[in-house]
Amino acid sequence: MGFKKVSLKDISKELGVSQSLISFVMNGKAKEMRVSDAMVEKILKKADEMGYKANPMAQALRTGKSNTIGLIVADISNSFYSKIARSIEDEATEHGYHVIFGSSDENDKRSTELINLFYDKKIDGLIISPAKGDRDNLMKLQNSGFPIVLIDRYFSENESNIVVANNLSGSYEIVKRLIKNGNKKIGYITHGTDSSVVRYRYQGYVKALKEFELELNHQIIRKVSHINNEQEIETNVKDLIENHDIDSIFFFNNTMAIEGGKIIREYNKSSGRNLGIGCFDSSRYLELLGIPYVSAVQQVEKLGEVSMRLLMRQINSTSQLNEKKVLTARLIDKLG
Amino acid sequence: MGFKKVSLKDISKELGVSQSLISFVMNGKAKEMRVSDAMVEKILKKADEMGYKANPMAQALRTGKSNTIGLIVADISNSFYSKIARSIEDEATEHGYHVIFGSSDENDKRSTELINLFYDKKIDGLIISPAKGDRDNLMKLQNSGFPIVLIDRYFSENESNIVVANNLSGSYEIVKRLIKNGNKKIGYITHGTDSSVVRYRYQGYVKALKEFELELNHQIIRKVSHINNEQEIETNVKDLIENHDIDSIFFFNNTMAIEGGKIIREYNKSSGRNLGIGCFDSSRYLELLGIPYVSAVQQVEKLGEVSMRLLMRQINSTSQLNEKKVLTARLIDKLG
DNA sequence: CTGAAAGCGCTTACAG
DNA sequence: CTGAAAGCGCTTACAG
Repeated sequence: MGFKKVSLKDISKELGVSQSLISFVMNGKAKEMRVSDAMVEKILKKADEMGYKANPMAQALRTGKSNTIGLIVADISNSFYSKIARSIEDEATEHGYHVIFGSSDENDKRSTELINLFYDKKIDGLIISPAKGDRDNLMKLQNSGFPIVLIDRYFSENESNIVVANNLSGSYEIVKRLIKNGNKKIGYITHGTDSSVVRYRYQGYVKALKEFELELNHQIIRKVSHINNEQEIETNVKDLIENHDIDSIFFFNNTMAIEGGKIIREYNKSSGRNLGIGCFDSSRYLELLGIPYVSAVQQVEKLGEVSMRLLMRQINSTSQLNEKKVLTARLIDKLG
Repeated sequence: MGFKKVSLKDISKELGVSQSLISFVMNGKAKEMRVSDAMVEKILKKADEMGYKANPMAQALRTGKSNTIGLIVADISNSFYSKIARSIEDEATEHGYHVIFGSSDENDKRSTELINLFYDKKIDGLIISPAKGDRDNLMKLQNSGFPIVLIDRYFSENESNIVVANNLSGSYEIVKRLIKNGNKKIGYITHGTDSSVVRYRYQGYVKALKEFELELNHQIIRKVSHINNEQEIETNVKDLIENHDIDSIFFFNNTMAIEGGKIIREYNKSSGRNLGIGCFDSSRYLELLGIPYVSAVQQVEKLGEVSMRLLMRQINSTSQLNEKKVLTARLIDKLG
């Protein structure tokens, strides 16, 4: 650890050569600048001896590159996002980048604030799972040439650099399995807020019903809050079972499925029936419920990896890329 | 968003006053420097008009403060750590700080690397859940005056600035409940690696047994890896049940408890018995198992909050603090 | 009350 | 091949 803070100037004095020379050598530009091998040797040795470490703040100020990227998600403590964070971290490390993170809680104001804060802090790029109100801000930034990658969701087909799951076909596959398994009246419990994810998963549900000529019944489609929704889910699931005679439920995601699944487990026990469920994403705890289920598991690690790689390409590109990567969710069928 | 990058010099030119004056005003030192109210007014107005944002890289270079702290944990995708990360983030935001994070995977080499990387990047302080080999490195850094807070575990009573759970008394309470509930042969499944956490939880187990004059039987204490340990846990739990006639098991943590609990649930079903378990930490999924349990839940959010506050105090202090904060885990008794 | 100047530690044209 | 110098955008003694 260099507590002494050796600078280029220190080495320069020690060696009696100019700072520029040392800088070139330390940055691997010796060849390019045709520095003599002997000099390179001498400089590297001395630098190592003195424990020289370039000051990143000075480099950043001079070059305008901080080697730091920002990650903004709804909530880093949510395991979906923390897994993404981990894979982004791993990929960032590969490229010599660091990651600062922020949680927006899906709150427009906070999200905007974070974007601006991170931007002003001179991050080299941003990976973000945007809140609804971020659209204009993000597009303005992108148009100004700032590297951004949207993950998990986006606003319309107009945005650039998107990495998402196959929400439509994934949920289509889930519902199709439920149907093939003999279910004819499949409820849907989804989020009340609008987003590309919400929209596409709904479309997948509709598509499957249509294909098998089942009725699209809005009475058995329920919208709940995206946070602290345990009570809502319980109420809705009970209502669907007791008053609407559904034979299966498709849940928007795994946490909702686990919450609703608890109710269904109790119902199955007391009724002797064996209702199953479907949901997007899975969890090792879903199987703890012991009820039949089918889920489409996102490749979360890949989502992080792919988005970080795309961001790196955007950072190193002079032109605005326009990529959309759709990652296929893997189907797990435990309907039995 | 200021895409144009206005600098102090720009405002200075525009207004015909010196940069220093503007700097003072922007940093709220107007009063201290006795700048005239009219001037303050004029400068603030112009700065706002031009969309001035101080360049953090320049500030950092000049002042040596980056307003960024580092967070190093075993794995940010582990929900225990991601919850801590979130509460640290929230507290950091309060103080105008950003957080960069890194996952060490409990790997000494990686952890050292991360510490050095973050240190060299000029973070203002570090919150770390250390790996075994970090001891010397961390103490050296602390002695050199670098602000560090250890969370979750530490090495000996010699380290400074520690925030941990009451591991000993927490696990003592858990085992005591198990005993009071009528259990006399309580197995223990713990981690194979040594750390303060492992040590203290074991001591709590021993203390409770002693107090109630139960035998400390090393045959029913099992050590497993701290990662990918599903198979080991399964094997050990089965062995404890089948060959050692235990009537309860105390698990080192919640994830291990859930894994082992699955086996116990099956056993309970087939045997008609109703074995219960104990464990440190809980999870909303533990109850999904439907077996009796008692757990001591750490105040994870508080852990992050307290550690960040302590770090802030250390950053703003000229002398080395030496605080140890022990957070009490809350007991949840579902033994029935 | 206000201005001119140094300096944080780099990188990179510009000269030679 | 190598050196001297400018400049990134700040903050902060130092003068007046």
